[in-house]
Amino acid sequence: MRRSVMFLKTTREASADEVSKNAQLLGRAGFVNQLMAGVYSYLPLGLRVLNKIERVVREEMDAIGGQEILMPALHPKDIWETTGRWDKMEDVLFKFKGAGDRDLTLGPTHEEVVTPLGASVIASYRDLPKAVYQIQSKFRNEARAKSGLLRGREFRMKDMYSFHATQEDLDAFYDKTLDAYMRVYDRLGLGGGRTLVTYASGGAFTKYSHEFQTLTDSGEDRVYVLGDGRHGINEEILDDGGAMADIIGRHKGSYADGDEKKLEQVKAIEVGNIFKLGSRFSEAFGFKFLDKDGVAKYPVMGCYGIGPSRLMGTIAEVLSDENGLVWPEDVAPYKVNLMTLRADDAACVALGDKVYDALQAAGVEVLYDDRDARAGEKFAEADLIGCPWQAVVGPKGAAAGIVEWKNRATGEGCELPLGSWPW
RNA sequence: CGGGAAGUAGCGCAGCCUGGUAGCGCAUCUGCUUUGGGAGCAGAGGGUCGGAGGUUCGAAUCCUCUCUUCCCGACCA
Repeated sequence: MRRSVMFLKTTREASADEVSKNAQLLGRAGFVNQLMAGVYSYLPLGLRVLNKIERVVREEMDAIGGQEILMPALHPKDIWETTGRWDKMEDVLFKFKGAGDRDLTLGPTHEEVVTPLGASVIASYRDLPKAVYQIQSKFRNEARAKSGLLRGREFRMKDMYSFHATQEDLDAFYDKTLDAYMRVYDRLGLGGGRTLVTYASGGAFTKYSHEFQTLTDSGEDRVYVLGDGRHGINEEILDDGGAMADIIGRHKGSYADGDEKKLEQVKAIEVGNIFKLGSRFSEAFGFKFLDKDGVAKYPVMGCYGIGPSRLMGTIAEVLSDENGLVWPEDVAPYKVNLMTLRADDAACVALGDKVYDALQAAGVEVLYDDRDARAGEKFAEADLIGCPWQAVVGPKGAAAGIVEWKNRATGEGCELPLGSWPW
């Protein structure tokens, strides 16, 4: 993509009342544009990143047997009354009237849709297990949207739902999903101890659920790190003595009274949450299957959520530096940000065009800053946008066919002739 | 939803206290000079001062109401 024709405007200054780093950087760099509190447009650069995050999530869900579907965002009232959540989730439901004065809402989550959907396909133990997922915009009427992409009213979410004949089968799939989630964070640059598997309250059917918490001072959650540095405990269950003994014992081998008070408290962003739902929803909808023994039973379910838009904000928050964004290769909008330094220098332009063509021919995604702009402006913008590699064609090396390369994350550079790449 | 702060050009701000026809920087457009880390000079365009009501001869400025945004808290199956 040539920068000169791109739908993009970067700015030197962030909007005054954007305090959170992800909102400032993503806004300044032209990845997103705010429409109202907690609601954003994704511009070309931002959409590329969002799509790549979703691709990573999709690949990892497919790899464990998840099957992609797409459910409606628009829901009738009755399914929500069936589960009792029309009133219970009052705070977050956007409610309004449709044609014929019918009560409607926008989906903040999809158990109410997926459970009857599962029932339409599953009638026998032979139909189990099944796992379906979707990636979609979700709507929650948060009392206070805040922190840029971290807490919106409209946001992207991958939600997977699994159906099982037995608790053991659910447990096994749940563990598999947990591992898949960790692979997602690794690929997004949030692995290697940056993201903890955290024990949180489990709800009605299990002792715990698991949250995935990325460590950063800008996070709004507080978690306590267990000794292994890979697991944590959510603040909300810290006062549960039984849970403490169980969890700490599980990771340390033993538990002594008061051990939880020695844990280090850190701030983190919740970047995923997985739950065992048991038969709460299958019972609500009267969804049964016939088991081997001919007995009708309720399938047990699990649900697994991860928010691509929040992940995008988290990456911006955690991996950026003072000059701008720093994208991991798997999700960068482009692999290379190529730039010419002099639009009036024929050798520069010619070599820039050649490098651009060669990169594209090699299948490399490249953003080519071909504008008639000053060098400093191009350098600053490239750092702000944060593609993994910068390729500079300037008057110094152009005549000799030399391209200067710089790694955005490490700052390391090298000079290579046309046709050679630094990776 | 409670508390706090702020709304003036696309963005960042001054002006408000002490009422008298709205200004600066960035961005945009034109010209010239520049050209390796967000250039300089000269000129140009762009604003119902968030909205409504009120006080006044006269309101960006004073008063009332309202909307919005951001921050803290509460909330976050």
